[in-house]
Amino acid sequence: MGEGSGSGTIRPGGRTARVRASVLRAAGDALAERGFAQLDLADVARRAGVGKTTVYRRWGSIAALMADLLIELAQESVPHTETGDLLGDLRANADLVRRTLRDPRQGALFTAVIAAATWDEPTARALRQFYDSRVTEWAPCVAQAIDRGDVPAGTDPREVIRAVSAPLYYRLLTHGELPDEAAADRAAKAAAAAARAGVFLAGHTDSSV
Amino acid sequence: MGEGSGSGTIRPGGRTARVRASVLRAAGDALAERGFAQLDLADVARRAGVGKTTVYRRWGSIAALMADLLIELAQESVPHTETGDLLGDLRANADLVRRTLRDPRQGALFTAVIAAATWDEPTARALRQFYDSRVTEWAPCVAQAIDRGDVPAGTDPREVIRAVSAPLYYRLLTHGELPDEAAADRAAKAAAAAARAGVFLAGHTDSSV
DNA sequence: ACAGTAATGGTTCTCCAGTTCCGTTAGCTC
DNA sequence: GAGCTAACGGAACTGGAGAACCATTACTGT
Repeated sequence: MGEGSGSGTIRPGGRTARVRASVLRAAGDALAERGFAQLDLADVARRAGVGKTTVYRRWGSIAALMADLLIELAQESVPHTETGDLLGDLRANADLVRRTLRDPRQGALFTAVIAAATWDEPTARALRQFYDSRVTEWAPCVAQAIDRGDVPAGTDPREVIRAVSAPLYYRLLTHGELPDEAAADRAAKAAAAAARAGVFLAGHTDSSV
Repeated sequence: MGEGSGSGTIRPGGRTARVRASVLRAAGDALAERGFAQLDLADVARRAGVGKTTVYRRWGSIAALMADLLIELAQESVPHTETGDLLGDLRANADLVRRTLRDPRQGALFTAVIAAATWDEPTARALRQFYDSRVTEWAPCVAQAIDRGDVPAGTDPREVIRAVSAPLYYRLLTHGELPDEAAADRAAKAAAAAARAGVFLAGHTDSSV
């Protein structure tokens, strides 16, 4: 019988990692400089000093490249302090989102990934995974607010965190407006007010507010 | 000197209107059946029974075609009843958004237009215009709530309406989830709670909630 | 150190989205 | 209802994105 069953050793080290890193950096540069619409894999390969064959083989599409760029970004977890105050924590979260979306490179990346995710399923998965991990990082501060009795028991922490991001992304995507401090502040306050009013109680759809 | 300055008569009637209508219908069909990524102008032209030259000349790009499709949709204003109750009105609004996004044709159109708007400025303008008119249609119900003293004076009605849509679009775009009744209900309640708490007071950024 | 083989890279080729060209059709004006 | 020309349509053309091919490079395990 055949030994080793055909699957050779994987080689993520050395050159492969170097190629991946330089392609991702080049892709980020190209995205920031020329924008999503003008992205072309051959140009990325040229900037990265890498054969375009390699880029086509390993990523295959702009969408996949964007997704990989997002995964790379997701590695660097942004630690956050907890203030012991729901509104303070949500403000910190809103401010993180605001700064992320306003950052030229990251902002362009997020709009590009969201756009690509509307037609490319792997990219959509990467995007979901990114937000799920972000939400998981931030949910504890809502859980603590529940423990303090600041927010009704049974509130879904994840839903509260998502409520903070929603208006900021919505404005960016539908109106092209980068969120400013006031918008971030409103987003945090609105989420806090809704959470305190019991809007995010899990399970049942209550008629009362 | 040249007389008439070169601008001939415009001919929007008859054939031109017919061509536009059939191309838009075909584009909507193609979008619903094959999805945004597989859209191609030649196929749209074939479906419409129209020369592809015509489609390229009059629209020139998928993005422009999507924008035109949205403008067409914006014509049919959806009249809405006013219940005399803020939450009721916001629920009606949330439900309109929910039904729009769940409708196969309209939902696909909106995600396509939002994606295209991230790189195509004319499409972005069409999108902004669409939402501005929708928001303008719905803002009065918030104004009435202010008059009734249901919501603090100085609240920005448009901001409240936008707050209803935000979480529904956010979920769709970042998680690929079509909004259900529960989500629409939460969106309406969250916006109402935040509005009543004075989160959408125009002008100043207040530290208190 | 050395064999074995992932993985890369240059080149060439293919194919089709988008353009150009020009003849034809049919609104608009008088 | 006749002429003018805006707008359409078929066909041929083209440029460049992406695939195919195979030689070359350099990780990995022994």
